[in-house]
Amino acid sequence: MELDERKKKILQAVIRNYLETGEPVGSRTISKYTDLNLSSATIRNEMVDLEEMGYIFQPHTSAGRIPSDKGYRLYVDTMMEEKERELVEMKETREMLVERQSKIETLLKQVVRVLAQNTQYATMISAPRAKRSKLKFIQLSRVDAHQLLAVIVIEGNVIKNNILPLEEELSDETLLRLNILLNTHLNGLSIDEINLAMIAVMKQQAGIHGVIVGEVIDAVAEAIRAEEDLQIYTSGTNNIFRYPELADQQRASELINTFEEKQLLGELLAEVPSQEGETGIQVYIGEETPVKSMKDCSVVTATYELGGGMKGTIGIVGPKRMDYDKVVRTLRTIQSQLDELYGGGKTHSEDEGGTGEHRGS
Amino acid sequence: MELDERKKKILQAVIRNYLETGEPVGSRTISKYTDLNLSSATIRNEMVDLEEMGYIFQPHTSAGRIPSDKGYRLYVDTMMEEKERELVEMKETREMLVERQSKIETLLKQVVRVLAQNTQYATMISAPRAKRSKLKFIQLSRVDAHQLLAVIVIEGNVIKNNILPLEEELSDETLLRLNILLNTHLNGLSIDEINLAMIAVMKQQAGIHGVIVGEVIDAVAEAIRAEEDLQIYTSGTNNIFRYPELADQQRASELINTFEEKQLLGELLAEVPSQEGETGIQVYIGEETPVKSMKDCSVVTATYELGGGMKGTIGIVGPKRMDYDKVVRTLRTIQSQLDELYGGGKTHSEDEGGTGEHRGS
DNA sequence: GTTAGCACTCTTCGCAAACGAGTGCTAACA
DNA sequence: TGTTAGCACTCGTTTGCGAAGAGTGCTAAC
Repeated sequence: MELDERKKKILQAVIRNYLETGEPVGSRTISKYTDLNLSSATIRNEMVDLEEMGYIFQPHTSAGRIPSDKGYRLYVDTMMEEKERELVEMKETREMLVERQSKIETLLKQVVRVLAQNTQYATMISAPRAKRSKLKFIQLSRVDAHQLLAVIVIEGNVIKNNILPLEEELSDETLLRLNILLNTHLNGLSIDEINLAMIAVMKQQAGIHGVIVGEVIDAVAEAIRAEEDLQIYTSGTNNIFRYPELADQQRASELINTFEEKQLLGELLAEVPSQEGETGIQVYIGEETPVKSMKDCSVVTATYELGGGMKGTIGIVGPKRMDYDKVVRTLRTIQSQLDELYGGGKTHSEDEGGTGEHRGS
Repeated sequence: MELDERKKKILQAVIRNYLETGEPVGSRTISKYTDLNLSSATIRNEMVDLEEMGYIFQPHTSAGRIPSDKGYRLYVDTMMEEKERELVEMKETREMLVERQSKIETLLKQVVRVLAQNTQYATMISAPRAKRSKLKFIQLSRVDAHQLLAVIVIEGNVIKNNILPLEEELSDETLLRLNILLNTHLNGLSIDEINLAMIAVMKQQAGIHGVIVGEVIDAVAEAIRAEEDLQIYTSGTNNIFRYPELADQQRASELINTFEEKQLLGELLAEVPSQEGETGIQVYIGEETPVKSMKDCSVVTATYELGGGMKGTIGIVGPKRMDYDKVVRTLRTIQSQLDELYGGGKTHSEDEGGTGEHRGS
């Protein structure tokens, strides 16, 4: 069977209507909603076809029709675009109030919060990171007689600290020598470029302080590794209660758990979708999402860039009948705002630096 | 009217029973549950008294009784202790599997997770901090020609980083001189001990590099301030769905919001209860809690110490009919385990150092 | 190909009856 | 005087059932 123009129009009408109401939509409604001037009976016949083709289904006999995942998919891929084009002028009316923040963490938190408020869906964002983290700079210094502080700066101005216990005495000159040694050998390298041979050479050159060199290198490896796993912020989790189809205890509990155990979101935010139509926006409908607890949801993700090759991903989670248009438009706006504020080749380091933090344990 | 021994026993029986079942408890149940050998009629009479005194109430006529906040309070204050003493031997059977962690953050996350799994309630923990954060050590170093890295170590080995833009040229000697200048003036000071006069003196001594000094001091102030607001981790939020009295949409949504916007939990975790019976364990029942969204919950908090005067607070949130005994015992266990692992006067700095982290923005 | 008409299916809603748990009260008892 | 048995009463919950309503599928006519 073929999906002719009329069927498309009817399908579109069904979906639009369902997006608005959340109720199964019947043939009579469509008969009036569209400009096709067809009776409900005709619509019914077409709907039988659409159901056979798998675009819509009935929750039970003698109920209206609901779009299936396949239906939503078609809508998102081909029908939504049209509507979006019509509405392109609306874009500028929106201001997101993303102000420039000195701390990236604050910025990310603000972004997810604004998005959640704006869309009324649950939102998440992964902190930006470079594809390949490289070491930029190492600085050893003595905190006091028994403690050595190792500061490790990674490309993108990510800073990690490590306090190492100090067994031996260390003169100022030795410290300086070690600093030079480490920086000349390691700067510009990524984690898998640091090999054992190199470490051996460095240890040898360090002489009796080889132990310290070893510890510092461990710290560097650890720091780069830590940088490579995602840091994720969420907001508006409780928005899921706005949508009855997600709000029942079972589902809600699972979803909330997923949002709390943020690693579970990693699958969704980690895979940088390879330049999907160059906007980096991707829509997962129902079962399509890699996170099982979201099989009754739809997820829209977008990559963003903060300049200097630092990329992260934003995600919006809502019911399958989410307002895809609005979500996509909102994400585009955010993307461009972030680009305006932080992008444009300018490296971040020219602005106020980041504030690393941690406690010794 | 007086609360005689028999009334107490009945009240206790009502509460115990309600804690288990979550259902209003009737006179017949009590008549068999207790060893008082009284008929249900007698119990009924007593219950009328208890209701008049405000310890219990009926959700509607001809339903069983439910403990009121006042009832729970009495139970927690006087009756629970007895039960606890009987069960003191159980204590050792529990192992919490809190392993020593190098990163404090990992430890805290593990603690809340273990607690949530163990108790089946929602849990939260505030990162430990000293009462008065003092500056321990400053280190300026050049990352490259245009960037200066300021590392700020605060007492308790909390480390903050800041990358500052560098307009002027800085020779190695100047850098050394600035380091010495900053450290001699600022080390050991808390935020309100750094006054304008001192800053003026330092700027003057720095000469043309006064701007940098100013910026570094701002960074120090900012770092200490940041350290002074609470960092909070949560776990098991979705446990609230286990308890029907909390699981309705309205309440659940508010609670989840509170757990997501962690600042809202600050009130609960910030106020270090002044040595309440030296265990630092505090119970808030219903309306007693300072967080309004938890007015239908009970909250138990406990302070913990990681040595070196670093203190934080753990909180457990559940329904009013939570198993207070178990929660209190669990918290004690955690307290002692943390003390064993990290406490005992040993400063943290002797162990593996913390790994600060942040991205330049 | 389109439409009107109609029987049929299912869900939802309201309502009343039956049920059950538990109470308050009274009267009798030790 | 405190305790208990008995009973009428209250009130929430469950169950069953019929009516209403929405919507479909199918057939026959246009």
